[in-house]
Amino acid sequence: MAGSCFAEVLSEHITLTEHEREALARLEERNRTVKRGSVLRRSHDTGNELFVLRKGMMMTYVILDDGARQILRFHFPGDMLGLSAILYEEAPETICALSECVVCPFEKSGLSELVETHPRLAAMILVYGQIERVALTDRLAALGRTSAKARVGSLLLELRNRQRTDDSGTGNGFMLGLTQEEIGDATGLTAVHVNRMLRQLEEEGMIGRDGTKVAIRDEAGLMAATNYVDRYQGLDLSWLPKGR
Amino acid sequence: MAGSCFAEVLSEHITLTEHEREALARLEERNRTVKRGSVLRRSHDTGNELFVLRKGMMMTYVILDDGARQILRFHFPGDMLGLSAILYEEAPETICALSECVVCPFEKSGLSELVETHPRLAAMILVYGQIERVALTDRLAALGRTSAKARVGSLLLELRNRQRTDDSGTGNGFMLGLTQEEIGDATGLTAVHVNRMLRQLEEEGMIGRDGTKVAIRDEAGLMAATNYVDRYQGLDLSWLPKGR
DNA sequence: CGAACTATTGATGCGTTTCAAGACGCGTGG
DNA sequence: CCACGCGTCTTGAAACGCATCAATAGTTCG
Repeated sequence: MAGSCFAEVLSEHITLTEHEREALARLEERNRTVKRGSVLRRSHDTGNELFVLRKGMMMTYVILDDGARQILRFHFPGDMLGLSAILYEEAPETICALSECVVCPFEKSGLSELVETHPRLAAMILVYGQIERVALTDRLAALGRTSAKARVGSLLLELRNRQRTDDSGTGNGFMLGLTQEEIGDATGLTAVHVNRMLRQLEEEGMIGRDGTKVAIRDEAGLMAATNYVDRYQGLDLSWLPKGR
Repeated sequence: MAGSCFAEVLSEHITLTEHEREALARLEERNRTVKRGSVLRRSHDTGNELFVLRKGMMMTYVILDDGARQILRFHFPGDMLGLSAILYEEAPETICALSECVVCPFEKSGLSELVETHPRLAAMILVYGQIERVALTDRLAALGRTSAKARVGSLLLELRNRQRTDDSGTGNGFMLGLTQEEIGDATGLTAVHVNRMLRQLEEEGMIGRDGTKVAIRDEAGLMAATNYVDRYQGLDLSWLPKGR
């Protein structure tokens, strides 16, 4: 319960100082549990809080005028949520829990203090913002220029990688925890067509399915067919300032 | 020639201190001119430099395996370019000039120093990254869930706003400086269909066209039809740390 | 055990792509 | 100065991918 989730994620890339660990732990002092389906922040709310996701899976989406939903991003433990909302008077996106989740809320002022006293942590938040930005451009390219099958396939790869469920080899698969409608709202398709694409991927031997579990059967083939790149890999952070 | 372009953009939101202005000016000491069509950084290059765009219009795009191009973002004077490339060993995107441009290249270490000595500027870079991120999610929602006509319309609104050409009232229009193929590669459409959508928008009285010039004739109507929001407006930056 | 959500499958329709051909503009070299 | 070539714009006809509509079966949860 003591350690910071965000710190754990950062530790995969840099060695944190004791001071930095303490500062991050302060952001996660408070805990809040949210149930599947409940909304952490609704679009057009005035969002004053930030969150670190400690446990579970969440998503952010927007609802357009005609009622259509576009899921923008999925979130996993260690992610910082709601950064975009503190820029604006009104939050641009809705944040919603896809499973039983635990989040740690903190104030805008907490971020401000962190930036002032720990430049390297400020740089790391900047870096994670850029990683998300690049991941978004990947999905933009997928929606703009790839087929329905490729979009569904790349989403499966992304979810598997971000969940850190190691199903390589054994092929026993992972729980994706999404309905086909949610996959559709993330990939710009209808639930019906998502269903057909999943069946096709299965018939081609790319994936296996068993109830709500999915297994990547031909990872190399799927990656080639979908242009998927794991943007959390291959980072070069040698230019960061020194830690305090 | 003295002032920093980036500083000018930031000044619209916060009052910079003398120290901050100097630090920003140092980033823009060197100038480089690039011709229309030439590439500033190619995807998979090792990108060590960052840039501030001083003059002209640029774009970033990716080319997929099948040769299709997706334009991710358009850039205007005062934008910081190439942030995403310094995270990775290989640049994820190609940056290319759409007109005669002037850019100011600087090293990764320059960013690092800036973050260390000027926390508020670090926060502002973070903020601008988030603005871009939100603008990308708007385009993601457009590609995933809106019609071809709406995508083209919202792109026209975005280009008009970011160019800061004030064609309101007079209706004499602005140069958009893009071919229909480029509009298509940004909106996930073919050049042929972009042409048809432009004609339809014209027939409906939403826009006017004269050669390569475009005028927004019914701004309210277009905005309603396209879900467009200017993400550079309505910022609340009261939580920022104090300047040094 | 029933209600509500989720998955599955088929038939039909629409929006966008693809293919094709011609017109217009623009810079270049003869 | 004109002729040529190339890129861009424009328009039509046909094909295709995905959406829509509809109906049934399966699953989850109170």
